[in-house]
Amino acid sequence: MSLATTYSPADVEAKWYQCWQEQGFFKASPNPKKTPYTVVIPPPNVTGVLHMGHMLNNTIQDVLVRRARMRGQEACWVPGTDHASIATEAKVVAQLKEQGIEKKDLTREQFLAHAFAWKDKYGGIILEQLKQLGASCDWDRTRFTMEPALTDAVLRVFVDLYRKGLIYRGVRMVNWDPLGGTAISDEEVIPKDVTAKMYYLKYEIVADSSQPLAVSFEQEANSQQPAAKSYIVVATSRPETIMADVAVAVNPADERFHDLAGQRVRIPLLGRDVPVIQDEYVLTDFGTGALKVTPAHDLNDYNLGQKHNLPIIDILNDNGTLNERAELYVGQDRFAARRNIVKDLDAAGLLVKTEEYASIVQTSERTKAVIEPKLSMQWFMKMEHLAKPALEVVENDTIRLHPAKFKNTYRAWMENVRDWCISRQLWWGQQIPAYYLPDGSFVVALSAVEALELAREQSGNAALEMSDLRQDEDVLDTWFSSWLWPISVFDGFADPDNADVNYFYPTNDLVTGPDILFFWVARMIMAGLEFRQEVPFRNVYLTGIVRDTQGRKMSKQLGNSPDPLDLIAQFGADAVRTGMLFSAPAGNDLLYDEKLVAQGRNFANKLWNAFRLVKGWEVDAALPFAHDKPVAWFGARLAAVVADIDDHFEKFRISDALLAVYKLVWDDFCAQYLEMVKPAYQQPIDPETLRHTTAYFEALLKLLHPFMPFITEELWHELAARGPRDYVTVAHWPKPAPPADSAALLAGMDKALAVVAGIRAVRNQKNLGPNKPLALVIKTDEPALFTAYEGVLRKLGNLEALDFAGAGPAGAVSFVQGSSEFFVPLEGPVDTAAERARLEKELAYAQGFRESVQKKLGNEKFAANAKPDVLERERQKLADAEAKIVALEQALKGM
RNA sequence: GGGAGAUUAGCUCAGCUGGUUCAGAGCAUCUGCCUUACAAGCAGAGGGUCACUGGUUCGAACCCAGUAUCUCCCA
Repeated sequence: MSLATTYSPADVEAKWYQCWQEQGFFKASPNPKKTPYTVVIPPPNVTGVLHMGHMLNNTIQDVLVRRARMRGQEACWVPGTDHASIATEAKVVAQLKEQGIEKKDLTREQFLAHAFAWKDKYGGIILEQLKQLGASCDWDRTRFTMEPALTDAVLRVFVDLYRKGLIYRGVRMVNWDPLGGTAISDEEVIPKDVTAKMYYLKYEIVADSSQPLAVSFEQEANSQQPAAKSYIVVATSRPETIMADVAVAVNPADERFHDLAGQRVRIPLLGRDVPVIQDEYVLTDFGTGALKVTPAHDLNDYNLGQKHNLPIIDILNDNGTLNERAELYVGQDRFAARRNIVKDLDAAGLLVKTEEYASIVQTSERTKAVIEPKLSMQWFMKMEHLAKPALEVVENDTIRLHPAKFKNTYRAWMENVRDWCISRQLWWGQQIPAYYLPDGSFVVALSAVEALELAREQSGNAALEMSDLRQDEDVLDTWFSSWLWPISVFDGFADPDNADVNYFYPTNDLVTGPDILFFWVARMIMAGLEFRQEVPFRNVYLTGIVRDTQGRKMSKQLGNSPDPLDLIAQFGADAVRTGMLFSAPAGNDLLYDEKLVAQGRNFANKLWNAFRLVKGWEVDAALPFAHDKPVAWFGARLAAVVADIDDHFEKFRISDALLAVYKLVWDDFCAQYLEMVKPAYQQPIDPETLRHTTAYFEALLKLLHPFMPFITEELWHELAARGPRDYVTVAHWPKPAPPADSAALLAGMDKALAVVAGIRAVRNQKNLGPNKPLALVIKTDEPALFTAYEGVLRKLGNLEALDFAGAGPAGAVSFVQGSSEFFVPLEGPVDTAAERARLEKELAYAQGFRESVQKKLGNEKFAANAKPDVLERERQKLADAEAKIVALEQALKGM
């Protein structure tokens, strides 16, 4: 035989992927004779490259899609990318900078030209990488969130929601990303634990001639000092914002500050003074109990300021530097300004002390910059109206989350949902279709032409010209595109009644990470209900995060993430796919270990070698069917395991489904079945056995195909001559009917295999190699149990003789299975004492077991309360134990 | 600070409504084998007071309460 002993994936993968595409197997179109099965890909960033998270996520999708296809559904997996406005814009800006071009020197059109050029160059990479993984997407349907049709959908939705009163413009405290130069939504903010410094600053009390002060404001640090104080100590973590202070607040219940009400204090280093206000919001046990109020730069302070009618002083520029309103440190970055002001405060004797404390800073998910709370005019979307039905469909299981624990997380967010800030101060994205009139009012319209019409109407000024209108500078959040994805990829906005969207929507399953449950999943549900009155999908499979063996996230900085394409090159895509899935229950983080991929490769190799064995058999047409029992048994096993696998899939237990096929192939098929039927060296096989074996092999290839598409396709074609469209990719998922006597077959073979294991244990104990034929003598009341499997026993046990007798022969090692005794006669002396000790130990164990069962059965309350089937099982246990005890006792007696 | 979830073999996890073999799998470990499909393999073996403390029950890994530790979400 010329086939290599190891499987070589590199030789076959590209070939089959090309064949599948040429055959058009991945293409889907509405087909009334089939049920649709639709998955939309979570669109990766257009400029992204494949990482381990994508590998896991897309492997799972492909497994689901391939199985659905084999089950006769019209399987449609829609690929695509999103424009990732902030990340992509940042990349393009950085790239331009390298070329010496500053964004601010470009017009919007020029910048977009650069950005699209970048997208055209790098945009397709990740999708090409998915092909190497084997992803069976319908590539003709590839979409991009910023392509014209999807942009049109976004604008339509914006206009529609605006007209419904769900989108509004307003000044709010937003999360400002100074590096990205844009507002970001709450969900894009990542809190990080840090050790921060708390600075204790002296605010001088402005002398009020009528009321001399007599209270100690700083008891601890200066307790030995005279009571009269001229300053108050305020603790802050952001000393650079004191220039934006508009008040100092204390709790009215705090007796330390009673006399301060109505006083004014002077901001350190600045000449300006501010009032002391009282509010229950202030914590008495945090810092000094006195809080500086900076409405422009802190959300809580903003609310406090609104309540007390305080002014707002914004001292920061959009890029995080201080502006002229700060008066000091103008032009310096906020962190530089902090360092400098601390120095200056200290020099001026205004810094009492600094303390370290555990704090949290908010950072940008995209740029990692520390977020600056900032007041600005933004566009918002009202969420309450949309959230209610979206929560309902998850609560009532119209949409199921897998694992279900995420229902709690989902509920918590939906019940406390806040309005969505949808505007971004960027260029890469859909420009907001709002047009400002010269008088500052605005109109919202799909096109400039329509906007002009509206503007003339609204203003009553028919002379308005296009040039009088100015479109809003901002673009929409990328998620404002992505939330429409399941509808927009089927052009469901421009043409809501088209055949594709009617057939493929709602989609079936969505596979994504829990980190975007709110960003994306929740909003897609809202969009589906709002725009099609139908949920976008039925199941949401939430994957875990891929981590290294130490539980750390994969990251570029740590360098602990393997390059997926290197892995595929080294082990093969099938191995990588199975490696990812071996240890990936839904919702659990996956501790990635290359050993898992190696296990996948080993499995592929095992399959390959099983194939080599079967392929090498010569047939002798004259031979009678010699292996009815193994053939019938494996048929029963196959039916049982396929039922298990289907059940696992129903419950989205993908790892369990894989493990079930893995064991069926490796243990049942290779280790047992093939060993039972394989002819002796250079002997031919009978045609009937070969026919069954080949059919089983095909069934296994089908079951494996969703997990290992490449090797199964290769072997499918190697195993038999195939017609032009006969591929395992489009073969029918097995639905084997269990044989009528399935239970008896499975139980009978279990017994026989237990005897084989007994014989092998004897071989191991006595150091007898597998090549040495042995004899077996059985003492049993039910010889038929074993004669039916005599062939199996002889083959797997390598027996030269198998006899029944009433007593064991002398000089034999024995073991007990059920109520039967087995003797293996050995040459040479047998260590009787050791044999006796072993049997006695087994006997003591069986007796103890019998006793516990007897006790249970003897308990009146048990007999009264236990269900009949439980009672029956216990009686059976007792009977089995007693039979075993009798057999063991006789074995001992016979020694 | 509030909420959710977890804690089972060295590692990663199953264990469905409490009751079949006194807790299972994969990997890892140990022992013996290069037995003509496969050493990326074969045969066999060892390994767990199911986090802890109480409670309910004839019976608890499973139900209840508390404790500890960890993870996630929200502030």
